[in-house]
Amino acid sequence: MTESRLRFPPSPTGYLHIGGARTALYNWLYARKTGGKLILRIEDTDTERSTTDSIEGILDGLNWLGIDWDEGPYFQTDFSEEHRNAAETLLKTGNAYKCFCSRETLEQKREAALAAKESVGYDGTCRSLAPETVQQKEAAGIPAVIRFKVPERSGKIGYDDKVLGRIESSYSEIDDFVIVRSDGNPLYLLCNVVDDIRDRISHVIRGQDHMTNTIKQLLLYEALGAPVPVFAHMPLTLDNKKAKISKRNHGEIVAVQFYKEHGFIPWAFNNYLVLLGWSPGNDREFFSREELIETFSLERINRSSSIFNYRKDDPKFFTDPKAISINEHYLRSMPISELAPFVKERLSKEALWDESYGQERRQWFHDTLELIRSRFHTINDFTSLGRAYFADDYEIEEKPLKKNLLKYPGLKTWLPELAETYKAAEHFSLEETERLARKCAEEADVKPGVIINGMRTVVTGQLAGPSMFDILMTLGRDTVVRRLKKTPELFA
RNA sequence: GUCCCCAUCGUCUAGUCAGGUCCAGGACACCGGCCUUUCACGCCGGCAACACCGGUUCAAAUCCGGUUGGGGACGCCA
Repeated sequence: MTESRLRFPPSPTGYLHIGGARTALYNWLYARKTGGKLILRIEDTDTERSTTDSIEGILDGLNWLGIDWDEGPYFQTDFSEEHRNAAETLLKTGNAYKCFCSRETLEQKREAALAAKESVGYDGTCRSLAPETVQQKEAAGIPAVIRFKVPERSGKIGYDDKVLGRIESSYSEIDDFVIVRSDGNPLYLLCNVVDDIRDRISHVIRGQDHMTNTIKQLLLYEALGAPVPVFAHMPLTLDNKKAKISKRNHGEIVAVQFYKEHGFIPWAFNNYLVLLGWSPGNDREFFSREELIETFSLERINRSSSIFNYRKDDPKFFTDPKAISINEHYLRSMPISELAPFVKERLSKEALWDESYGQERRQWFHDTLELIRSRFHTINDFTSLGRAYFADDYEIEEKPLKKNLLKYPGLKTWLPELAETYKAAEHFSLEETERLARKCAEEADVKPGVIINGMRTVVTGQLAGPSMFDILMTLGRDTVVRRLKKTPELFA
């Protein structure tokens, strides 16, 4: 058996969005599972809309996700000659013809058909033009496109889809489609097939929105005398209003880049993405890279479309809650040594990284991450909610300030006093700091919670967090004393 | 309008091909409880679905037909 060859062919007309990422992921998984190759091919034949920024964005997105490829990136425009030759061949073999209908005429006919609620396909005006007529029109300089001549056959053409099963369509339903523009540039339907033939693609995994293209391309494979690859059409991802997700309508929320910037762990995002339209057949939801490659299969891809369940302007979830929960799962269960690099990157970006965290304070760094990670949602939370563990410029949040500090004016003096006590204490241990804090509460004649929560507010700026005395140990005596002494400033 | 695909909790889904073990299981979200000086984590519990109508069958979420609903395609975009 020959090796499987897959491809991911994005068009560089925008950033990589979750639909594209999921397609790339499925192709990648199948290639890796079967020991095959994944080819990255940039389909840039739409020169009007293609941009180099998009290419970079797509590559960057794939790299971030960890989706690697074995060949490419190839650029479709580098093979224009080949595409034109293929069109020429089709013309010669009688599988294609020149069409002189103007855009305006076509547009009018289409609109008229739509208005009359009739079928909107090409009417075949130029399908059987006499050779002389063609010559005359060419001589007159009338621009022409090249259309594929769909064979006049009865019956149906079809293929066995790995996801959907047998898919068929009547020949009579297929319009003569354009394969070369009037400016001589070949179009997607043709280029895509020519490239897939050249790249010896064995499996085409793409969205269900390509189903009608597949039928047309089947004809192209036949006319070009090439073997047809295996097709697998995956379900589309819709928004919660059941509209196809698109860059244009949904903006950055559907961009892979958005998740990178918002502190997702790349693998967690892949794990979320793969579950949108595929399941292993049991209750399992978390997979390591190797486990997913092992478990993944085309046959278990769902037939029905799934919904990317984000609510715009949801105060609680900035994207699909399921995606966040999967990220949280990885955040709190992955080995600290694997989490650390992600946090390091984020801290570095905010100029909070200290080289010692990777050297003599490495253990401290890891212990701290262990202490605080259970209540975080993303990597970004380490520099926002968790800022007080790495810097002094953390923000004192409004809510705890009012509720746990300003409400008890006595704290203005109690906390600095406790700071002195801590400074003078023989041991700055878990037990001792707690004992002294409780003693402080006793002397002030308040509940220990008042002292503890007040301290939490001053020392971390947060309403909630890990056990107070664990925090104290993590921060260290000097920092704690310094911060507690500044308590009066917060009453100003 | 034509063609194609799809249809289980709010969402992601298991179960459908080989009908009975499914008055439908898991996860997220939500609600309640336990734990806890706080908040999370964790644990326990709860809410919540087979779109509808017929047919086949001793038996249908599962097979068949229809209806409805949703989506996609119909471009000199990819």
